[in-house]
Amino acid sequence: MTSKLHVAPLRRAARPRRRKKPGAPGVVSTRTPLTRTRILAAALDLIDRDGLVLFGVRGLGASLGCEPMSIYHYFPSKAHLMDALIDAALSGLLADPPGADPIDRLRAMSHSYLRLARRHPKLFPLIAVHRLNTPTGVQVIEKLLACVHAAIADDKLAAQYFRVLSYYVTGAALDETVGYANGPSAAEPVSDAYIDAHCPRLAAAARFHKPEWWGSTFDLGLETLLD
Amino acid sequence: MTSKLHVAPLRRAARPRRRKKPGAPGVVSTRTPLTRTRILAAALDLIDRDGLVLFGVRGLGASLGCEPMSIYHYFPSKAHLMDALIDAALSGLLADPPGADPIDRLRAMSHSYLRLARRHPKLFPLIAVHRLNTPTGVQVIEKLLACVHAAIADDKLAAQYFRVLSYYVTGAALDETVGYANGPSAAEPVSDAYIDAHCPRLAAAARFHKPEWWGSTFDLGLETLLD
DNA sequence: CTGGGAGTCTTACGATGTAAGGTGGTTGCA
DNA sequence: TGCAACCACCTTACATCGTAAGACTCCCAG
Repeated sequence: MTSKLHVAPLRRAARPRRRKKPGAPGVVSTRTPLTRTRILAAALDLIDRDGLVLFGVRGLGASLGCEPMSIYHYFPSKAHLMDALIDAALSGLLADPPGADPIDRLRAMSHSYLRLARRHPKLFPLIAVHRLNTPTGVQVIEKLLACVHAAIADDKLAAQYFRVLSYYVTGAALDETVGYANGPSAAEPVSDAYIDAHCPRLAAAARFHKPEWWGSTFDLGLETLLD
Repeated sequence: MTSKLHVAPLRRAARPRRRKKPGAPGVVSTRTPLTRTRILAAALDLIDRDGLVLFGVRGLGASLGCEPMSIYHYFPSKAHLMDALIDAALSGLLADPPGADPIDRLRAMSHSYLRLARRHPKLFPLIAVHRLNTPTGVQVIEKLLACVHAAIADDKLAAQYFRVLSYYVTGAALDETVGYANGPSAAEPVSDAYIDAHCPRLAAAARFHKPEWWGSTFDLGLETLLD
């Protein structure tokens, strides 16, 4: 389409070679070797700290002490890296929930999902949008589904109530994470003054929408759904 | 930080001037003037067709028959444009729901929110992540809250049940939109073969997770929450 | 000694959002 | 009528992004 018109190769004048001295006997290589897990850990740290929008392969490389392209030896693309990141974050959900009563187990799993969201609020919107479409994710779903089935024998109703529960839990987790630890998501958020002036109901309800109420609100809906 | 080393200005050889002839008397300008609403309509079309990731100011300019930068005369940034887009999409929710019973009205509003998501599946994930943090958005919330309050006199319970309901509805809408009209969201989605082999419960439930069941599943949870 | 692969780095490309300023047509005021 | 101010739109350029292509440096097996 648009032809490239670069004429001169724009070569840097005299690139400085700062390679590690090959000899240096007795000195153990100070360079920690790159691995998938090390990359993932650094990526999660970076996202927890700076958020998704500032996260990129260049920053990740810098935090790992390597060049950006080295990451591509372990992940074919940034999207694959993100998949693996989500998968790693979800792996904490595989621990067997306590208790024998299926309802108790469902409650425990719902809470641990919410805890995951709270632990990684900057990452969670990505998890919510990707759904649980990773190897670990489907295992989590399988586990949840088994619990629901233990509570409701019917195949159809179990499948449907599983969905209902997961709608609720992801909705709640998303609502808690976006705009809270993330800061306002809109470029120009609605001001409190506007709300006070035009939305009496919302202004009155505002105090019950503060973080200290989130837990009891979540439980209120959860218990309603768990019958 | 990183200094720019471009030496030659890389100027294009001889830019072709294809300006509209200034004289051309009697000919009404064929150029449709740019407006905020025209830009928003074109943007929504583009996103509905091609999705969020392919959407950019260059493509939008092309579809409007103008240069990309002209858009910035009407919106200070792409993020502001997106805010306005979400706001416009939400404006359909302001229509007064039918019926007098507050529960009926809540049901109707929940359904119209879900319909909005289904009408713009590619845009919806953005709406979910931005929450309703736009002028129209808070009006919608105010309306919903008023309905809940009409059903539950108590301030605290109304605020909490409002949240519970909105958790559920956004969760459901998000689940329907991501990975459906959007295609799989992961770079390497889990294969059906893997699920068949390792997730018996999920494989058994799969037929109830098809689109034709979504409506009844949504209603099942909605009725549970509406008491 | 000599391949050959594994791991890392270099360079460069096309894409994006947008800052900065130019331009041409219209309008208000002298 | 003249002219300045303004509006709408365009041009150019730049920083930043993900990543393709390939070069370099090891280490180890033959």
